[in-house]
Amino acid sequence: MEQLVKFESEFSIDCVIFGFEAGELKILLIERNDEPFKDWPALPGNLVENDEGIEEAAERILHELTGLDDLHMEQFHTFGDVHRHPRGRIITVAYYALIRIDSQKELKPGQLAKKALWHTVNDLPKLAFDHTEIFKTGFNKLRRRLSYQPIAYELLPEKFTLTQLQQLYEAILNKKLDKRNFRKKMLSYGFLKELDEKQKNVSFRAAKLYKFDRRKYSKIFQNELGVDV
Amino acid sequence: MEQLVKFESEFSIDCVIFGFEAGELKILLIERNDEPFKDWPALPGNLVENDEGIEEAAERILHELTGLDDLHMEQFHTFGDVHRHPRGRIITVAYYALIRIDSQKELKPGQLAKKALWHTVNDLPKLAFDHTEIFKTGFNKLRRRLSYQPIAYELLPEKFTLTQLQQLYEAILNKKLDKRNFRKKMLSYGFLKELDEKQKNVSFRAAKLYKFDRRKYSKIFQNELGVDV
DNA sequence: ATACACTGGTGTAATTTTTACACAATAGCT
DNA sequence: AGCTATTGTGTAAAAATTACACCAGTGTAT
Repeated sequence: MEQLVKFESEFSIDCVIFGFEAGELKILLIERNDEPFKDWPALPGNLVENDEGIEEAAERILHELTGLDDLHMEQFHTFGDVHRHPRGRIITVAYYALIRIDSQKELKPGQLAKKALWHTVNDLPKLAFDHTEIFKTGFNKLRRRLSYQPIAYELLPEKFTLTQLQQLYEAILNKKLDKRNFRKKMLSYGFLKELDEKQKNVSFRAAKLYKFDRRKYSKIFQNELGVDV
Repeated sequence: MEQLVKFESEFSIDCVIFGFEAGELKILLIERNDEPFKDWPALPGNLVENDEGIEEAAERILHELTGLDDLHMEQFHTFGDVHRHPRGRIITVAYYALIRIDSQKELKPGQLAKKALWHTVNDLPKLAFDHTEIFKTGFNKLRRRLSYQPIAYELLPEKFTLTQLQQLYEAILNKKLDKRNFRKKMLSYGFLKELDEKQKNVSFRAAKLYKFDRRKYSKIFQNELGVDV
């Protein structure tokens, strides 16, 4: 029976949950309750049930952790080194998820196994297991995908300013971009819809709000490189 | 014990093994010996042992299948739908491998579970399980990576002509490229070394041979986008 | 009300990259 | 010697990318 339990827990999902707030890119970390790595910060994750597909499992686990559904989740790598976990080989499929921190549906940390905190990606502590490596791999994938997938709009509120969009790009790519060139380029794609609305409650000139037009986006990019990516 | 065996076989590795021959991109398929999908063509693959990391397992399995070592292998996706395998949920980590078909060390089909055949990627039969989907996903990843990783040189013989290189790009990208522009671009990177040697045994003007200079390549691209990709 | 602080919004010129395109040179074969 | 097949080469136009600076609005403090 002990043997059986061991095999049941061979698989897990770990999530790098990205959020964007106050001009900074952040990820969600939990603090571990149990050994090994008790009290260490770690990526949220959980075991996969035996009768569950991994996509389902990823959605379930993320829901349990954040109370949110319908997030953009994407698998980016599977880690299965014999030594990555002290208890023996545990294979983990890593996903990243993108969430709007200022979402109406607030994140409910009470639903998390242990307290959860947002950490700026530029200043992460050492993480349990090989989670630092998992994070780095995920962050690099995110970076790459930024240029060919509409990732940014999952991290921003529905209505956003071009400055916010630019800050997000800068945070992900970790470099400064030129304001005029950035705007010219983004608008030239033709999938940003300018709204008749401006920022509220700011103590300076309010910026125009835009939203991402998914419909136009797919029309423009449907024949880019086959159907699936 | 029956239970135990069931858990032991939950994981597998499937490989999309690309090769390039006679101007065509091909993959290696086996024909299945057993039910389910007896006699169907399938991607070569095998179960992962319990005390084995997945990278190790991938190398071992590929070695058993082809007799080759030190191939460029890369994980590209993990498939774990409950219904992908009639026997229940079997998670498979998919890798692609790139091999030189005209390698000195010949492929030994005798070492394969069942006869193995090269198939042009443009004309594949229906494959067992979800292997068609796995292949497509892998092919798309290969395509993407072609533009930022020196993949092509793993598929060509050590010494190759620019025409061969172009044909390979055309096969992977599935489109015609302009000869002059292609050459200009490739040479501009500065990591192709022109040899003092020409093609032999051709009934037309022999082309210069080049080789890929891995040393220069890493020098040029080391600081492209962080260290790991 | 005026000045200040702060962010929003805009255009142009130079440079680089990408694209389109055609023909002479070479080697084997007859 | 002439035929055939493939190699190898340059230039001009178009498109994309880069670099760069100042006025316009809006709220706040005086």
